[in-house]
Amino acid sequence: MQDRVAQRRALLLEAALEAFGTRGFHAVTVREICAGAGLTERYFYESFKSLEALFSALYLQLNDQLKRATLAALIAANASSSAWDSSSRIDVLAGAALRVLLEFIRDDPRRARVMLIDAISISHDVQQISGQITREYMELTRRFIDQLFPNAASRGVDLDLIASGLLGSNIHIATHWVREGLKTPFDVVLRNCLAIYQALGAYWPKLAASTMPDKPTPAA
Amino acid sequence: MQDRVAQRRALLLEAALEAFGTRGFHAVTVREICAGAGLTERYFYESFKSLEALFSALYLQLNDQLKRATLAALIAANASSSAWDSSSRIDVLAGAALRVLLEFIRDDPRRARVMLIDAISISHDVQQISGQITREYMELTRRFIDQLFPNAASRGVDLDLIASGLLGSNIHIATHWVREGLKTPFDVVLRNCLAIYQALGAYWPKLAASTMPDKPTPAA
DNA sequence: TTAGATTGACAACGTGCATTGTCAAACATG
DNA sequence: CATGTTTGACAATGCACGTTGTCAATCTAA
Repeated sequence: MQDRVAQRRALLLEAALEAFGTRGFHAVTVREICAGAGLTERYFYESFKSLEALFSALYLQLNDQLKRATLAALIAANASSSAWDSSSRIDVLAGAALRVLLEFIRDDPRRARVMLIDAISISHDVQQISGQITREYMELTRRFIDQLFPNAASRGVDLDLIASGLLGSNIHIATHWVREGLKTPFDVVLRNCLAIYQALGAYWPKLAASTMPDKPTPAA
Repeated sequence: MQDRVAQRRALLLEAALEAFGTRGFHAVTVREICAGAGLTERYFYESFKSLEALFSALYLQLNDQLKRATLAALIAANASSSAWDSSSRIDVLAGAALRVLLEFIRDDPRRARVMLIDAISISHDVQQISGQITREYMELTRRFIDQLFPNAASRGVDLDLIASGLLGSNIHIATHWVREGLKTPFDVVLRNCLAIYQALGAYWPKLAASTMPDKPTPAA
């Protein structure tokens, strides 16, 4: 029966989240996954070719969940703010997306280990996937700031780099948050993540329109 | 002779930078390190207890180099700008530190793999070290922005979080830069890294003094 | 009930690696 | 020169894991 196969696959994915999300990819073996899932090794190879394949599947699954939730929140937020000024739209849109991300991590911190730490340091295959997904989020961010400030892409401002930086700030803050055991209150984390977007949003017009330092402060 | 031991240790560290920096920690074996160093396995254990110990030593070495260069650049930059306004001091100090970081990566991109990617995903021991070093850089950044804007730590602004975000933006931009083969010009990368600092610097007074959104834009 | 498929526990095999050991050649030093 | 130390190449051991195979127990369907 195919339902049985799918059910076992789901069990394996759950065990994978537990194992990879707590001990990290490289500390996990096939036997451990099977023990955690309450299955024997045979059923591992029934659904996955290797540990890497299992990790990839888990990673893609988590990412799909996050992406769906983010896009849903974004269109909902966008519907309720389409006529406001830029500053408010940053608050609403970036706030909505950041809230989804932080809730996703807070609700199950094992996801952070899988998505934010391990995914970028495993084999070439997984890094390809991770790179592709990162590029998707960068594209989302890039489009986001591009739409808010259409005149931004000038005078040495590189939207990809800014988007990469914003993404990195979110990732690092979230990772650090989890590492510290989520002891910082959720709203404080969200507020400060958002503050970076707000700061760039406020600074953007000045940045794009007027002086950008052409000699980037040679050191010493 | 102890010089001989130290020399072999240096050879091993160099081979480690090549191996870890190009293929990543988990794809590397003791034998490969020894082959790369032109030594036999015996001399590996003469200087290091395990691959992890070698990695830790390499990581600490690289970090020491970067830290020294950064501090030197900072005091040099600080000496030449002690009386200017806040905005210019951001440009000079953050610009100097960022320049050092980006040069360090550009001059040898293998360092990025070791310091920015692998160091956070290996065993617990290495993660302890990595966490400690991250905390040091966060403290540096935190002191940096704290000194520039003493009134900032108010109204829900968490300097640790902002520092973490800035650090994350640098790390992510640098990592992405290396992944893309350093094809983006150095000055463009530097300018845009710096822009995030400048944006926060410009936004800070407003942020700390006046309205910070107390309800963080509930989504949907 | 009975034949065929499915399951579960676990043994078996092969592999790749860390780690230690062997031994002869090269070397330094009295 | 002679002796003890250092070096280099590589074999030997042991372990942990991935992967496949065995076999009896259980379940399913006529």
